[in-house]
Amino acid sequence: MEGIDPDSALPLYAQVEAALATSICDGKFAPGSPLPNETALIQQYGVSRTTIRQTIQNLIRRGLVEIRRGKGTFVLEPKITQEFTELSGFVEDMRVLGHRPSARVLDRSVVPCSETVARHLGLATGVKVVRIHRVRLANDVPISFDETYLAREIGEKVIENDL
Amino acid sequence: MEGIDPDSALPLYAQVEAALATSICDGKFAPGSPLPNETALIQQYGVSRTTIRQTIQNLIRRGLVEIRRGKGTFVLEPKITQEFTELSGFVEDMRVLGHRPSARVLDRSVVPCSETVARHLGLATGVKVVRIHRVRLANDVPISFDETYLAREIGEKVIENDL
DNA sequence: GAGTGGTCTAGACCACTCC
DNA sequence: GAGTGGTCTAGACCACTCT
Repeated sequence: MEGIDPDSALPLYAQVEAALATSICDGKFAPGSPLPNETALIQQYGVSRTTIRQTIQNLIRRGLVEIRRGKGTFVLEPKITQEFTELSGFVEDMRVLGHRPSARVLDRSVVPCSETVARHLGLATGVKVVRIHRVRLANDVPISFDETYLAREIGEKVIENDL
Repeated sequence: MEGIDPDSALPLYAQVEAALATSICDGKFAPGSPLPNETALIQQYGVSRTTIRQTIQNLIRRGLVEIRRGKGTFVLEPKITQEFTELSGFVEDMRVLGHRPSARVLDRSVVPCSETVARHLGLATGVKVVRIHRVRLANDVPISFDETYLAREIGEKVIENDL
């Protein structure tokens, strides 16, 4: 049934999800147009309604489709940001892989920014910025070390909100 | 059954969700402690497993609990503490503030790691790691510059999964 | 009314974690 | 092994939207 393998290590809903996501990204289902309805997907992929519904929920979470009550499930406009937010979503990435994500802040301080940082933040070199050092963990195992520079007014707002 | 009304306009999962959320906020289930398991909740509220599982999924989406595989479902620290430690998600932060988050990857390369990075990732100095440079934006305005170091095998997995 | 998704049940078998 | 959640099925009835 349409490239679905019941013996795959991947759950059925993930296989259908990948198939539909691919079709959407390929443009087989254009933005604004409806996905096939649940009954059609059930038959097309040979899985149960529960499985199809889990697939759809995941596509919604990924921002690829939305449901309109009583009307159907529709493909959303691609967000230019999406491909990158996926990468930046450490939390989501880890959860997808079945890990428990967390993070530890090692340091927060105000420092003059380097030329590189200045260029990318649209500041002058040497302007004070907030620097945060952080370790991200999955199941308490350190995965990444992270240095973040924030423009100062925003960084301070973040720190405030934190308290 | 514990204040659940099958004839309510509210779906059962929403009623159970409200009950559990209340217990969590009241401190009846303290942060770090486990929720009753699915079987117990099924009996306590007199609903099916599907319903309980939908309830839990919603609590997860609300950031109140997390599931640890094979162990159980645990109450998380209240959100404010969480912002910077648990859920350091830029994406979530910005959405809370009503901004449209995105990110731009400037560079991805494999480099020998510094002593600092090595220490935090539990590696030897000089081991090859994946370095990612990224600018994060809110409403297309650059907010932060970001340098991330990933242990190599994981970094490459991330790059693959990126599709 | 016909078509859509929303909610719900009662089962089943599997994978992971801890002992 | 026992206990946890993860996946999946095959049904059922309901609420919404459009015509």
